[in-house]
Amino acid sequence: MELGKLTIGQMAKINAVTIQTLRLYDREGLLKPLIVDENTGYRYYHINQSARLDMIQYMKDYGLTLRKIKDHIKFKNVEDTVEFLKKRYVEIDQEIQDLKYNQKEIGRALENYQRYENLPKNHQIFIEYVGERYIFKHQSEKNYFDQDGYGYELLLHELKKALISMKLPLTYYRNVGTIMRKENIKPGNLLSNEAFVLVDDNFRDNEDVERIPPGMYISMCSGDLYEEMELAERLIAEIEKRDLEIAGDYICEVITEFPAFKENVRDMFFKIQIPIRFK
Amino acid sequence: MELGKLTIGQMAKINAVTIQTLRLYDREGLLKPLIVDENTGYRYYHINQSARLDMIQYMKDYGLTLRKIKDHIKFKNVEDTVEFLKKRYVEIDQEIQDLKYNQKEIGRALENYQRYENLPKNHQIFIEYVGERYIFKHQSEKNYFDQDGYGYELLLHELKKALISMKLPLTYYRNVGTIMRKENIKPGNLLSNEAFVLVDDNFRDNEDVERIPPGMYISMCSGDLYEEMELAERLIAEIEKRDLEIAGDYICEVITEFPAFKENVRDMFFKIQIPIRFK
DNA sequence: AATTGACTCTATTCTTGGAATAGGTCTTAA
DNA sequence: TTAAGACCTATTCCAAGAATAGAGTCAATT
Repeated sequence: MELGKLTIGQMAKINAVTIQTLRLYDREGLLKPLIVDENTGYRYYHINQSARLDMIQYMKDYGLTLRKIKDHIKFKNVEDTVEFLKKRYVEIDQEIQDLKYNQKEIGRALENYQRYENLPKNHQIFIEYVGERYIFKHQSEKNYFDQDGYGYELLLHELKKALISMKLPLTYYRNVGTIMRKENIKPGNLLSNEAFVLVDDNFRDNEDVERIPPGMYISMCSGDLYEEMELAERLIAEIEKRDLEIAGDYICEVITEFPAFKENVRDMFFKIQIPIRFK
Repeated sequence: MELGKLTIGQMAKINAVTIQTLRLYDREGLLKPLIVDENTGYRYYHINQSARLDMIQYMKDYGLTLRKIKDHIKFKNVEDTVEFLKKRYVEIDQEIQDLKYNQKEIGRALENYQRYENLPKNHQIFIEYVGERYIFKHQSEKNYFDQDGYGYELLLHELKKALISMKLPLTYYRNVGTIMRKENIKPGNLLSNEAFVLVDDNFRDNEDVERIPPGMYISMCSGDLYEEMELAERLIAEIEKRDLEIAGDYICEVITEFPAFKENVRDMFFKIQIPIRFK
């Protein structure tokens, strides 16, 4: 083995890369063989070219693209190199932040599934305490109970656009709901035209964010949005029956969506609730 | 706009995706339009299919591939979905670890450049204190001073293979060096056949790891490996001249490589040093 | 009814960093 | 001389679209 004139196979073996990789680097101008036989096209490398190969490996480990590595090669002084590496260091910081954010989103989804599993599924009415919540709300022009089945989708998309325009994270969209003001809770004539998302501490200052006070609620769950109105009526009737008083706005809150299970319809599990006061 | 029969353009606009994306999802079986006109091939979507699109967006945000999202769609129960998401959560943990490791490597490179900038460049001899170090060493059969210029490359590649076989991180390869035992420091007949990498705390238990005690060194830097032998002789002469005593093994340590600057040769800056005792 | 402009269709190419393949040429040892 | 093994170029594939070309379709206006 002549160290000053290695074939591509020898060079590849010594440096633990594949032959294809060396050919790629040649094509891309990252590492040209020292000699190319004009007649046969055979590539011959010098052992000292291993240094360049080492460098490419390092840079790849830093997560740089071949194109950027190629740019980097052109630098002829330490300052540029150092600046280049520092820039990449900061970029990685950002990538880590993004990943953590994604993790948080997954955590939120898992939490929702957990809540789903702990709630009664069969239209059972129950009373619960709910702590304070903050919602970012959006008001539509139409009563979504009135519309022929698309009302909910329309309201949701209006809300989504509002979310985007306010630069709120889209992940809030996972915990969406509608609200019916106390004065509109009239049996036989329900009216609701506001949708909301639950927000956490970071966004409480927004002018469209409203605080929902903590309190006791009478609640009920379902998986079929088309029966919401009927269930709401049933809940109101139950309040009368139990001799309770309505203490605030009606809320319909999506616990979780199962968009994976049904292809062409929004498959969700939601909870409706009305705050109550004991007479 | 008929919400039950949206054209691809309307559907795209409502959901803030591009038309190409919808066509792709159709081809890949992620979301088929509700109706396809047999004559014209026109796709028509139902507004309720937005839910599926939302789900795909979420999953993409989690860093999942379309293929995996498609697999996920097939799940028909919450348990599988939850398990799937948890798995991805753990994967992201790993990705974050990898990124942090890469950051650490960049930090190491930057540190090396910093050391480079603080060292005298013009063959100046200086005396310094160096703390304890740990090295993973590899012994070759040949004296690398003897060989016709390739000795260093060969030794390095043997070391690299040893590193890999011992499963040590390759990043150590950035801080490489050679060692000449005290008994072999004979002017006019230098002998060195050991290379090493500096290792940190994690790998001190290895049987090939040796401790280099702290102490005073007489040192000198250079950027041309071919003059190492000559510089070593000069350093030894200086010890005589200053009436000092050699207190241990000679070390040649690479401070940093500049593989980017020269294409076909290992361009590096190194420091040679001999531990000394004052008589 | 015809025109026009906007929309949609399929098909192809491009991006990254190689891996894999086919079909042909070269080198080297027996 | 022959055969194995190494090498060559060229092409295709992966993922998730973006961008393009060229052709067909829809809906509103004249």
